[in-house]
Amino acid sequence: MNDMRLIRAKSGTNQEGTSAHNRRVMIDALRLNGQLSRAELARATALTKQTVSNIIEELERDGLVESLEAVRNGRGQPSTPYRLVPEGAFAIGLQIDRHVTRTIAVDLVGRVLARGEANLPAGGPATGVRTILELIEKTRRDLTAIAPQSEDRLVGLGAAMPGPFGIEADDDDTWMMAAWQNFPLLETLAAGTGLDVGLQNDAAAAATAERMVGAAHGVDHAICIYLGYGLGAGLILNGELYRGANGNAGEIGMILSLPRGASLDERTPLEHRASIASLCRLLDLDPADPELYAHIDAVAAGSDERVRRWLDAAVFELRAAVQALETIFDPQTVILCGGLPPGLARLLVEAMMPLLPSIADRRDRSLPRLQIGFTDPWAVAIGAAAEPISRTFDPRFSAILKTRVSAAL
Amino acid sequence: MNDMRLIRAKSGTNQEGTSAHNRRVMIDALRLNGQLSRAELARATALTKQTVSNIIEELERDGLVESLEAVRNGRGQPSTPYRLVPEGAFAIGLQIDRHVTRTIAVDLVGRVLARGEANLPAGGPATGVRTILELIEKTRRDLTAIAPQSEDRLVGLGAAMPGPFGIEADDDDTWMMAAWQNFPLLETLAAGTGLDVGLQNDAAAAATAERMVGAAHGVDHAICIYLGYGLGAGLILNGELYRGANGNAGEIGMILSLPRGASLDERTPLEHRASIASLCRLLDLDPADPELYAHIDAVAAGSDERVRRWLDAAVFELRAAVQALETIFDPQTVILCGGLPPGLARLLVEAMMPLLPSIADRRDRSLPRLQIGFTDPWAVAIGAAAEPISRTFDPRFSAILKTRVSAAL
DNA sequence: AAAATAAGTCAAGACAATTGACTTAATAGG
DNA sequence: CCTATTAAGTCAATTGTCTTGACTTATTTT
Repeated sequence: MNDMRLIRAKSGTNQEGTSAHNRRVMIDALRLNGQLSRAELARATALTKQTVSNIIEELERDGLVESLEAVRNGRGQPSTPYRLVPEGAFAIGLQIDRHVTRTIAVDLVGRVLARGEANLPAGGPATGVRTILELIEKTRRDLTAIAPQSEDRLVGLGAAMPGPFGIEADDDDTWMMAAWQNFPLLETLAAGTGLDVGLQNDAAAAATAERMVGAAHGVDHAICIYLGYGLGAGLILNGELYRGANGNAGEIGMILSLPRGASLDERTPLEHRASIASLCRLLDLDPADPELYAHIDAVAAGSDERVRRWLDAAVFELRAAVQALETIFDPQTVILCGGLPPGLARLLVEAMMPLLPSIADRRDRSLPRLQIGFTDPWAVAIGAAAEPISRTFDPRFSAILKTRVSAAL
Repeated sequence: MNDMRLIRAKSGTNQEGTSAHNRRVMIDALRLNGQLSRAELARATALTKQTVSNIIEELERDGLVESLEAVRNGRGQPSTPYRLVPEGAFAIGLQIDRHVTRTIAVDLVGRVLARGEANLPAGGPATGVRTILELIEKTRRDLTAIAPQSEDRLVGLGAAMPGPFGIEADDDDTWMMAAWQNFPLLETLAAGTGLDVGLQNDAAAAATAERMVGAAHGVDHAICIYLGYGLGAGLILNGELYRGANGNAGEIGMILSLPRGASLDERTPLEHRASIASLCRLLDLDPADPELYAHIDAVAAGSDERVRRWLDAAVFELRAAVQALETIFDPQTVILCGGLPPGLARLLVEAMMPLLPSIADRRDRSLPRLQIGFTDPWAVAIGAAAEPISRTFDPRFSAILKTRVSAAL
C-alpha cells in the first residue's frame, strides 16, 4: 500500500558532492586565471593548502592539470604554478541548422581541433539523423587522428539547434525545424554515439561559447544577443546559463513588438525585423544557399538601400531590446553575436549607438554596455561543443547535489 | 613583496557546507510538503534514513521541527511525521516607501505576528532613519510580547524599498528616494538594531513573499510583476530570487516603451502608464494621502472614465510585458501583485485577457499563465520579513560555499 | 650568516554521511 | 489466531574529505 504522493524537495549532498565541487572550483580558477600555484588556489578558494594539494595531486594524476616551472616571487620558497592540460578532456559539438549541420571538436580549454559540415536535406529528422551521426563519427575520427588519447577523454556531445522546444509547429516550416524540435534528439544521439548528450538552443550555445572562450569569459552576469537566422538571447546569470522551466528561456525573437511607426496594435515577432531571415527576405537571398554568408558580407560592404532599410528596422528593435534586457537583468555587459559577418555586426552596433539610457549607465562600469562577440557561422557549433566541457567541469549547484532516483513515494 | 594580483575564483566547500545544505533541504521539504516522516524525507532528498534521522534529531533539539502523532500507513511500522515549528525562528521586515514606512514580524512559516506603520517625512534618510529605528524597536517589543522566545530566535532584518540602487538621482524626486537608494542603509540598520540586514527592491520583496506564502510557493520559475507606486518584477529563477550584477534586476518599470499609438520614437518608461503613480496622476490623487488605497478602491469600483483610460493604457503595456517576460524567462507562471486594491487587480487581469500568444502556450501547463498574487499595501513588508527567513533556511548555492576572507593575494 | 618569509608536506584528527544488521510495529493471508 | 511480510527507524562501525598544527624546504633581507 504505497500511496503515490509526490514529495517535492531538493536533493541533499554528501562528501562526494563536496569533493566534486572543489575539483570543479580548482579547474574553474585555473581556466580563469591561466595559472596559479597551490597556495594561490588555497587563498582564492578559501580551502586549506593541504586540501588544495590533495586535489591538485589528484587532478594531475587524472591528466587535467600540469605543473610549470617554479617561479621565485621574492622571499619564501618559490611557488609551482599549475595550469590546465588542454588535452585533459575533449568534447564534440553538433549544430543542427535549417539547411546545414556542423560538428566541432574542442579540448578542455576550448580550442577547436576539428570541424565538419554537411548539408541537411529538408526532410527533418527522418532523413537527417543518419547524416548527422555520420558527421559526428567522422569528426571523432578526425579528432582521434590529431589527439589519440581523445576517445578515452571525450566527456560528451553537445547539440544545438534553433528553439523553441516542445512547442506546436508553426506556420512556414520549410526545414521541418518543428519536427526536429519535437524529435527525441537526446536519446537518438546518445544511442547513436554512446556519449552523454546535452541540448541547447542556438542562442544558449552562442552564450556558452562566449563564456568559455569569448567576451563573457569570467563574466558572471551577461546577456548574449544571438542574431542568426532567427533571434535569441543566451542568459548567463550567476555564472550559469539559465534555461527556464522548459529550456526555452531567451527566445527573444518571439517577443511581439510593434514595428517602427506602427499605428495599430499589430504586434509581430521581433525577429521578423531583426534577423538574418528578415535580411534575406529583403535582399531576396536564398537562406539555403551555402554561400549566403559571403553574399551577405558582400552586400553589407556596399551601400545597398535595402540593407539600410533592414538596418534601420533592426536597429530600432535592437536598441529597445538591449535597453529592455539591461533593465530586466542588470547584467555586467550585453554581447551581440551571431552568424552574421563581422562587418555587418559592426555596422549594426555602430548604428545602435548611442544606446538608450538605462540603469546600465553606471559610473562604476568595468565593461562596455554593448560588445561584439563571435560573428561566425561556427559560433553555435563551438558553443555546442563547449557545453559538455562546462557541464563536466564548471562549478554549479546541481553538480553538488545527489542525483535522485525518484521523488515519488 | 606580495603582488596584489586579484585572483578570480569561486569558493570551495567542506563538510560544514554539506551539513548546512542538508539541514536547509529538510526545512525546505517540510515547508513545501507540510509534514513528512523521516523515511519520506530520506527518499525525497536522496539521503539515507540514518542521515535524515540525525539531522531531524538536531533540528528538533534546535526547536525548528517537531513530531506529530504517528500515523499507520498500512503494513510496516507507523511513521512519525515532522513539521516546522512556527516559533522556531522570527524575522522583522521593513518597508521604506515614499511617504510611509512599515514593519512586519513573521515567524518561520511566514505568519504575520506584528505590524507597525509610520509616516515618513519627505526629508530622506537624514530625518527618516530615526523614525525607522523607533518603528523597528516597537515591532520587536510587540513581537516579544506575543512570543517571548522571539528575541533569541530573530534571524535577521529584511529591508525593502523602491529601486534602482546606486543610480544617479532622477528628475522629480519629491520623496528623496534617490537619497535613500544611495544611503548606506544596511550598515545603518545593522548598527542600529544589531541584526543581520538584507536589502531588496519592492518587486523582489513582493516576489519573496509570493514564494514563501503566496502563489509562487513551491514554484521554481516564476515572474512576479509588482504594480505599486512604480512597476517592477521579482524574478524567481531556479527557486531563488535573481538580483543581477548590481541588485537592480527586474526594474521593468524603467523599460522604455512606445505608448499606444505613438507615431514617433518617443519611448518613455513603462511605469509612466502602468503604475499607481500614473493612476494617481490621471485621477488627481495625492500619493502621500494615507487613504490613497481606499480612494483608489472606491474609484475603481465605479465606472470612472479616467479609470478606463488608465486601464486601457496599462493593459496595453502589461499584455506586452507579460508576453515579453514569458518569452525571455520561460517561467512556470507569471504573478501580478502589488499595492493596488484586489478589485482593481482583477479588473486589470480580466482586461488583459486573452493574453498575447507566447511560448507559454503549452499543452503541459500545470499553472495558469497569469495569476493574481498579493494585492495589499503590506505585501512588500511581508516579503521584506520573509527575506531573512529565506536567507537563513532556504537551500541555495551560496549557503554551501565557504565564505572567503579576501580573494586578493 | 642569521632571521624572516612563504610554499608546500606530513600525520593525526574531526566531521558528516554511509553501510548493514537489527529492532519495532503494523497489515495480509492462510 | 498465528506467521510471514513490509516498512519505519536505530545502532555501531566505517568511509571519505577536509582541517589542524607542526614541520621541511627554499628563497630574500638584513
